[in-house]
Amino acid sequence: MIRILLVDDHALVRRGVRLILEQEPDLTVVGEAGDGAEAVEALRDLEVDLVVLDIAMPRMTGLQAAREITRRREPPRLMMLSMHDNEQYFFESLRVGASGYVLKSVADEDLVGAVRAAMRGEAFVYPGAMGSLARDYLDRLRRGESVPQTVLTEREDEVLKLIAEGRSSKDIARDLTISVKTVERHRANILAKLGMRDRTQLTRYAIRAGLIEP
Amino acid sequence: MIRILLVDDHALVRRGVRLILEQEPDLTVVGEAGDGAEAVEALRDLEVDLVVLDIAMPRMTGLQAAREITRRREPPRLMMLSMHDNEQYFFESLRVGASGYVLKSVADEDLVGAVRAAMRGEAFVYPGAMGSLARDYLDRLRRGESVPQTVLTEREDEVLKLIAEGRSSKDIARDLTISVKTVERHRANILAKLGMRDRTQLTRYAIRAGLIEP
DNA sequence: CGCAGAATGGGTGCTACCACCCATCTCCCC
DNA sequence: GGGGAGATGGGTGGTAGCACCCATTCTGCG
Repeated sequence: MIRILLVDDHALVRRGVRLILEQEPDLTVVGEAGDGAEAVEALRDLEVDLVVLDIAMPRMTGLQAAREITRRREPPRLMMLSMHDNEQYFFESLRVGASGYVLKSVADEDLVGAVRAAMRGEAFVYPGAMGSLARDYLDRLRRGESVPQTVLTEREDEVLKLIAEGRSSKDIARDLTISVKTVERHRANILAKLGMRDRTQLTRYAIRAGLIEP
Repeated sequence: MIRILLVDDHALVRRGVRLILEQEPDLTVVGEAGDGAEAVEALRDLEVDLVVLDIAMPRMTGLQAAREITRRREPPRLMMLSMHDNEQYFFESLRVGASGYVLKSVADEDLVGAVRAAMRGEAFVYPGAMGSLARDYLDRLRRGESVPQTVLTEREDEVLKLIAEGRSSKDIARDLTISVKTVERHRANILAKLGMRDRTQLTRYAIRAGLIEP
């Protein structure tokens, strides 16, 4: 019997996924959570084999929750549920230790298949997604484009978050009690690392990365 | 027997909603569509009492499809399904003649209730949404803030989309074959209408509004 | 007809953003 | 002990973003 914790901010989606999963005799949903924080909370009281985690959620996002969860002693397996066929999310999911990455556009039998594959320990992407995602990945490798393992430093993440929230450099400098110049230095480094040109792109990136909410 | 057409781009969501609805003996889902165009297509061959329409979809959005559908001779009732507790969408939905507006964060019994209410002809919003949406609405009225029936014009939407994508004014001007000054004029108007200060906020807004992907 | 709103475009000026250059200090690791 | 990486800060300069001012044209509507 595979015990599952279901995490999605939309009750309707949660309910639907639950109905789909529970049509299988060997799958049981032992809990639900409406955001990342609730999920982490729920794991303290529940014995869970697999957490099905929506990526885009308010407060603590799925990716943040995933980082939290994998820090536990015997972490359950993680399966990320995503709206988007998006490389950024995909790689980020692998980075945080997810076993699977499934698009919400998959059919229900594929979801069940994905759950079983995740439990067998097969790291995988839903094939439909695999197409464009893996293609991209391989393309970049071939072009020597240095796949974005170039993660930002903690400080840079912090600054990025504030920039993406629309705060000005002066504002951020005051907040972090550093000089405007240093904020600009960080911003320049972030832009360079991510290969971007301005704040709006950083905003979108921060949203994708789960640093801020849209 | 209430015959329902289900329109959502995510098969998983579609499947879940279908399971929820079909637990009721008097509700039957007679068709599914993955986007607005498919929905319009499907309506040509099906007798349908109610269309449950997701708002954010690729190609033709739910709102566009709704406009299309209400142009028919005997249009079915419309119920909009939305991810976001967002005034913009809500008012727009009313404008296109939807009978209901339900957030995906509602519980399943509420969805069923919403379907029944829509069929009884009660124009309504799911109460939970009603709370913050109507509260906002009334608050603004009270403050004399001219409620955002001041939706953006088509041209402004177009410019907003490009700004939010990180394009520069010069770039946008070239694209639309208008002067940089006019782009800046539009930007200023958009910022004023939405009560925002800079491009990063516009980016987040555009993502919330479904104009662009993160 | 006249009026309102939308779209167009011009001018002026401040400031933030962003791209380059430079340096110092600390911490960690070989 | 030396070297690399990260955080800090400074200078200089171009340009885009944004806030004000202004006007013209066209369209739909009472």
